[in-house]
Order: sequence, then structure tokens, then C-alpha cells
Amino acid sequence: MSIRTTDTKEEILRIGKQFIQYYGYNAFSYADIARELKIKNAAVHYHFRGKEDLLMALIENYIQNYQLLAQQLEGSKLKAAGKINKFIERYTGLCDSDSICIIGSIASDYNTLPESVKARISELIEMVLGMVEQTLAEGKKKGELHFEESPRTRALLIMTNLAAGVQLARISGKADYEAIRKALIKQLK
Amino acid sequence: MSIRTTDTKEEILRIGKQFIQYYGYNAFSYADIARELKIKNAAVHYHFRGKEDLLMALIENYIQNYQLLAQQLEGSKLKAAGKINKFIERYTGLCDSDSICIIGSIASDYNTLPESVKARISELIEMVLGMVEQTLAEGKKKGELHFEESPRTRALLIMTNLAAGVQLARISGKADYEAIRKALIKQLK
DNA sequence: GTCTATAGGGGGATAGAC
DNA sequence: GTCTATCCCCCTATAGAC
Repeated sequence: MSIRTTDTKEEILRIGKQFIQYYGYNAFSYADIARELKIKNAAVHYHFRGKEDLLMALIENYIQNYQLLAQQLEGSKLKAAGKINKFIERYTGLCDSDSICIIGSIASDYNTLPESVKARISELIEMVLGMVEQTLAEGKKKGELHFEESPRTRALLIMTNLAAGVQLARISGKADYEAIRKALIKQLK
Repeated sequence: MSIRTTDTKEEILRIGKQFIQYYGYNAFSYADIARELKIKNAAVHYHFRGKEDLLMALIENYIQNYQLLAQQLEGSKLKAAGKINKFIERYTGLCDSDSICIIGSIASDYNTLPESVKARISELIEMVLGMVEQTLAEGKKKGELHFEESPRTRALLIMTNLAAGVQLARISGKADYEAIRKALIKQLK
């Protein structure tokens, strides 16, 4: 019955994620976060010493989140196509809020980030690609999915279609993203 | 015999383009450009009143550049696959310098840009997509290319593979980009 | 845990001399 | 066309009171 009180630290993470997806990492400030949460600059620094620490925490969140998804998919009765759809859905949601995937956003700012962050992002990407790759491989083995390329290559094609698809949608409209999404699903049948 | 002297204005455009592709629009300053060209801050402002004017000039350059490519392709004896390859080559070159396509870079910063710039970027994207779409349509008609989707959708799939492919390569290495590139070419046969 | 106040630096941009 | 000098703003970050 208890609604867990979202503390400030979680709120900062939530807003930070939104800002990265909407404006980009180098285009928002602690002051922006503070204004949004109606607290002061210094309070944000209390929870995350510096902006890089906030970014790192967000990346850790994503890693945990995908680990959770991995467990859910492993224990689910979904067919391969349904599992792939779980990944696609995450991108479809972004479009509706004019936002882009955090990996794509960070990729643009990549050369401005410290090595520690770069390394962790690399791990996140490998993890996500690995999950998609494995799902594709299993689906092919069971005869549920059909594609010519290696599972790794197919995973790369799908994830790049999605990542740049939401970037494109922000500029040219959601219709283009929808065309991509439908084509992806059709291709695997 | 005369080697045209590259004046400062052209040099600024050259460096500005590099910085956008390497660091992102919101992550470099006029001071960075000035340092690179061994001139002062104010000299850059003389050639481009503000940073947005520089960005707009770069977008105009891209539009002209693609118009030139369109003319070249129209008058060439290249088969459809060869024409598509001209687009792919542009992205392959980016990988080697740890850079990403300017459209992808700008897409990340999109919500921080003034409306005038947004509108022009939209036109640039439509132009490039239109060129690829038309090339695909002609190739299919002549029996040189084979794909199931509409030319527009196929163009979207190819361009998003390339745009996010170079973003990915910057983080996970060029091997992934190469896998994408080869798969794209193979898919069309 | 949040505040006020502030340090220190960098950003975009302009005026006016040369 | 480039310079020096400067303005004003916002940024990241910290110290110390509450």
C-alpha cells in the first residue's frame, strides 16, 4: 500500500536522463536540473559530485535495466520475434517524446568524455548487442526467425536502424520511424 | 598552375565541420577554431557573426555538395549499385577519422538549435533521402537491384544503418561498421 | 539534505585601434 | 581582415550556515 517516496537522488537521475535524451549531454547544466526540481545547484552536487558522476550513474542504471530485461526474456515464454519486439518497443517510446536513445546521444559527445565513462559505455553497448545477437541466433535455430547474415551482423543492422531511426524521426517526423519499425519486423519473418 | 589560396573563411568552415563531426556542435567554441587557425576569437566573428551562422553556412555547403553529387550521378554510366556505393563511401571515410556524419551529430543537438537551422537541416535530409530513394527505384526498375520494401523505406534502412554505423564504430571499433557496410551491399544484389 | 554565497573559468559577442 | 580589450552571462564546483 505504501507508495515509495521518490527521493531527490532518483529525481535527479530521472531528469538527467531526460535531458541527455532531449538536449544532449553537453547541452544541459546542473542549474537546469535544479530549476526543474525546484532545488538549488549545490543540492545536485551533493548527490552527484560532478556531471561525469551523474552520467556514470545513468550508464550503470542502463546496465542494470538491461540485465533485468535479459532475465525477464530468459524466463519468458515469448517467441524470438516477441523478444526482439521488446527491444524495438524501447525505441518507439522515445519517438513520442522527441527524444533519442541515450547511446546515440552519448555517441555524438563521445570524444568529449573521460576514459572511464567511455569504457563503461562500450560495455553497455556490447551487452545490448550481445542480447539481441543471442535472441536472433536462438530464433533462427528454432526456425522462428529468418535472415541471411550472421546473428551479430543482423543485430548490428537492427540496432543501427533503431538508433538512427529515432534521431531521424525527431527531424523528419515519426512516419519514417514507423516505416523502419515495420520493415524490421517483416524482414525477420 | 595557380594553387588557389584558401582564405580564412574557408579554413573556418573546414575546421568547424571537423569539430562538429568530432566533438559535436555544442562542444566546441570559437576560441577552439581560433586556436587551430592561429588567429583570434574576434577574427572568427568577423567571418561568421555568430555560431549559428557558421552552422547554417556548413549546412548550405552540404546541400551544394549533394547537389553536385546528384548531377555527377545523373550524368554517369555507373550502375545503381555503384551509385549507392558513392553514398556509402562518404560514411566509410568518416570512420577512419573517428568522426560521425554531420546529420547524426546535429540530430543529437537538434532541440538546442533555432528554428531557422532546424528547417534547413530538414531540407538537407529530405534531399539526401530523396536521392538514395530515386537511385534505388531506378535500380529496381532496371533489374539491377533487388529489395522487398518500398524505395523510400529501403533508403531509410540504408541511411540509418550508415549514420548509426559510424556512431557505433567510434565506440566499438571499425569491424562493426565494416560488417554493416558489407551486409548492405550484399542485401541489394 | 538543502540553502546562500562565491570562486574561478570559459562561453559568445562587440567596440574600436591598426 | 585581424588585433586587443572588454562586457556579460552561464558554467562547474566548493565552503560554510542552517
